[in-house]
Order: sequence, then C-alpha cells, then structure tokens
Amino acid sequence: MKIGDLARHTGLTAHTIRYYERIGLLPRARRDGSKQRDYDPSILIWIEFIGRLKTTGMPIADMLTYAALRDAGPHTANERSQLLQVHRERVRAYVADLQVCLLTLDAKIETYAKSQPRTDIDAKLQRNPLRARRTRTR
Amino acid sequence: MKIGDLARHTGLTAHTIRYYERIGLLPRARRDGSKQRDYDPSILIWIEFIGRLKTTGMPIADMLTYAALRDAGPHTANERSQLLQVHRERVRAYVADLQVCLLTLDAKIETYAKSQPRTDIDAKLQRNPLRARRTRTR
DNA sequence: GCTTGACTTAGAGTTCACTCTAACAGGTAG
DNA sequence: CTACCTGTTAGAGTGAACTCTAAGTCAAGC
Repeated sequence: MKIGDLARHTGLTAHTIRYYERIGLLPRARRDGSKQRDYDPSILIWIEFIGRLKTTGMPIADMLTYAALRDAGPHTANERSQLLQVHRERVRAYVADLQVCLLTLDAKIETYAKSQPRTDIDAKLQRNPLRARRTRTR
Repeated sequence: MKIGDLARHTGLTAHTIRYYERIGLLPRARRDGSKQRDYDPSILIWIEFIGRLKTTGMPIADMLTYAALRDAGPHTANERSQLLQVHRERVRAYVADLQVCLLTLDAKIETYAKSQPRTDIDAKLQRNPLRARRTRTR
C-alpha cells in the first residue's frame, strides 16, 4: 500500500502522513525498490486510533507520549492506561460542558422563535464542520 | 469596572479583552478621565455568551458575523437564529462523535485492565484541561 | 517624592497542526 | 519517446487565537 492509497483510506493527506512519520507519530514506513513508502494495512488501526484521540482534542505531544510508551514495551501498559483514563475524564468533562452550552443555544434560539417569524434553515450556512479545538486555560 | 476587574470576572486576560475589542468582538469601551477602559457590568452577559460559542468551537470569524448582525438591528433576528441553529447542529454532531470516541477509549482501557494489574490514577497526569479544537477537514 | 501597580498603544512573537513549495526521480500510458 | 502521475526530500509558509514586548501614562500608598 503506497502513501496515496493510505491517504485515500484514512482521509489524511500524503503530506500529513509524512508529517506524522517525521514527528514520530507513525513508525518509519518500510520502502519498496524505488524508496517509496510501502504500508502494511495494519497501520490503519493505529491511524484510526490516533484519529479518535485527535477528535477528542488530545494534543499531538500527548499522542507521542503514548506512542513512546507503547514502543517501550509491555511494562508501560499501566502508564498508558492511566494516560487514557485521564484523557477520558477530560473528554467526559468537556462533553458535559458542551451539553450545558447546547442548552444555552436552545434557550437563545427559543427567544428568537418567540419574537420573530422564521423560515427554513438556509442551506448555504451549512459549512464549517466542527471537530475539536483546544484552548489554553491561561 | 476597569479592564483588570473585567479580566478577573471573566477569566480572560486584559490582553485578550483588548484583542477582542480590536477585532470587533467586543464594543469599543467607554473611557474614564485618564483614557482607561471603563466597563458596564452588562458586558459580562455578552462575554459569557461568546465564551459558550468559543467552548463549542465556533471560530471568531463566525462570532463576528453574529455580532455584526446584532449591531445591524432587529431585522436580522432571523439570520442570527439560523446561524445559531446551524451551529447547534454541528455541536450536536460533534457531541455524538465524542461519545463514540469515549466508547473506543473505554474499550481500550478495558483491555489494559484485563491484561495488567493497575494502580490509582497518577494525579501528576491531571494537566491539559480540554476545551475545544477545530480541524480543517481538508 | 518615590515606588508600585494598573493601565495605554502599536506591533511583534508564539503555538499548534498542518500545508505547501521547490526541485527532483521512477513508473506507466499512448 | 514524451507526458503525466505519483512519489521523494528539506524546509518555508499558513491560519487561528492569542500572548507578549516596549515604551510610555497615571493614581494611590508609604
């Protein structure tokens, strides 16, 4: 599997895949006769997992920590588990936050519904897919 | 209320408040005798609202659109409502995504629990509060 | 009267996660 | 053979959202 195929399968760009390899988030791929990256499909599982971590807002630095622990061997299983548990709690807290925000949005939209007639949602506004964002908390 | 007080009340820094004013997300504050910003507490409601939008990952550019519509008068209520409705759907979809990711995390943590003894979560790992992050989707 | 601390401005710098460029090489279709 | 496509590298550039610096003003406390 060449880098272009992998890009198609994962939704990443070839640029991003090379970038991930460069920073150590993906292992150095083995090369074919003309030094082009040749991937084993098993890499897909790892990429899917880091995709989940990304969706949940984990910074790449933390993913690198996780990857390094994994590479260090089975005796780091405990540490990896703890890392994931801490992250899970952050995500849970964030989901709770988002649900509060959704209530605020509902309330705000409700006040508009009460004061004005309304039309259908303008499909042209359906851009900006939302993923994950991190903000420094000072 | 001076900028330092407002910063304390909102959790923003004075720098950030000035930045928000500069880009038009906050109205130009009126000034006291020595040209220092003097805020009416009513600004807190707006800042709290944009804080919710930020938590839910709305880009500042969209907040500016919303603010501009608000400033344009009551005839834009419909458009503002639509903007919020579209955003709400994105947030709902994102929450659904996060919940799937949480299941993946649960499963992964479960495999660690089965293969290894575990200790308490190391409190030292409790950094990195998670807020919101946006990723370009290509 | 001096120090301290909060405020002012314009503008430069930072961080994150990509994203792209330049310049080149190998493989394949017509 | 020639075009074209996909790949290679090092390294520069981008966009979002701050974050900080420099150089200064102003008022209060000791």
